[in-house]
Amino acid sequence: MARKTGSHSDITGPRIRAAALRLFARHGFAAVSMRQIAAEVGVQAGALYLYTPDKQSLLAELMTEHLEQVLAALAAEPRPTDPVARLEAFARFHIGFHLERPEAVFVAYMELRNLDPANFARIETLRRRYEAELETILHEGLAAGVFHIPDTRLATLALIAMLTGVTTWYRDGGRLGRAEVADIYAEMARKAVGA
Amino acid sequence: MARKTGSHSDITGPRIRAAALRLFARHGFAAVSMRQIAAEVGVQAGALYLYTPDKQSLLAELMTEHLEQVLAALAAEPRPTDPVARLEAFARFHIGFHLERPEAVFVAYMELRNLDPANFARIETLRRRYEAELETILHEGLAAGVFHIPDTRLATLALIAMLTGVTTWYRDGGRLGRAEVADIYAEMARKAVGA
DNA sequence: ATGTTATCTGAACGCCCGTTCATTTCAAGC
DNA sequence: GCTTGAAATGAACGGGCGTTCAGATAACAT
Repeated sequence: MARKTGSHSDITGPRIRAAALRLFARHGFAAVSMRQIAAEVGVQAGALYLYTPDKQSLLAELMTEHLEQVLAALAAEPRPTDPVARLEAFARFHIGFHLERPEAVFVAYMELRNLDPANFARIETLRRRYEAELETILHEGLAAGVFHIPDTRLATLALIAMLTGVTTWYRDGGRLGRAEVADIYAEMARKAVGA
Repeated sequence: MARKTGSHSDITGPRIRAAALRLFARHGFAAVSMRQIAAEVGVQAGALYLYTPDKQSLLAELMTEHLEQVLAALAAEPRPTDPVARLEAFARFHIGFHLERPEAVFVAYMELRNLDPANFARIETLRRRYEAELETILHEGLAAGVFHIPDTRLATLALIAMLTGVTTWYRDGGRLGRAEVADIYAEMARKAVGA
């Protein structure tokens, strides 16, 4: 059978991406087969190729989608003028956004090695653009004399690693809620750069 | 042919582990086949099973070996009594040790999901033991009134994530040497906890 | 020189892989 | 009611997978 009821392409496409994201996050890209993804969607493996040219493009698309969403969401955030407030806002935003999408974060950070050079370069560009947002904040705070760090690039990478780390252990219903965790991390981030 | 010259089991075993570690780090556990590992060592796939009961045990052994080495190396480090000095020493040790073994770090942090529950629990215990070393330092610094953090557990996880992040970008021959990087990170770690 | 044993080969096992494609099904447009 | 074309099937392709094991080989003990 095919085409049971209604137009399916609008529905099946997102369902495939959702299933792939979940499975890639849980088992890793290489460990997940196209047949498993198809089964999760309730479709045969061949049907996936109506929505993606191949398995690796599916991964690249998930990563691109995630990073573009991060960038768009960050751009939509209010931008305090004070560097200290900006840094704290960034920390809160980063944690909040990443805790909403732990699977996408996991995949985007762990499966880079499964991308071919062209896709890798595209993804890496997006990631650098995001990092640049934080680095700009650090630069401005340094110029304003409120931050005290010997190297903005290093501080950028250190802070992002610290903030992203939350996704590896945070579980809803745990000892601390999201807001509390974000508060604590924002404070540590601020102190780490000497403000 | 078999047994070309000398006793080989002392040599082949380590060579298998080394090849497996390199390949797992580069391509991921699931993406590497036993035949690829064997080819790297210059042996047929069947020969691997003289040294490991199966593929997953090989992974578990690599992880266990790494974590036990970290713990042993940390235990052999001098232990300043001042909490601030202890924290800085820990940060320097962590970065120094991890930069020496980027492949093992990568595998130990990324391939946890490929372990069966029993192996996962063993590895997790070792990791917790390492984290506890840092948490103890934070606790003592808090008791001594030199650190100012609302939650030692969170600070532990935040600091370890920050410090471990170095392995994802550091390259020898780059703008900064290992010692300089370790210095900067140690300072950020110290400031992050308010000392 | 012979026997023993650790070490490794090479073939085989059943199974799953990513991908392609002719064919079938069915909602929608006329 | 008929045609059209999007959507999905299901079988097939060549190939690689983890693992097993009988047999071959070479270093060592006697």
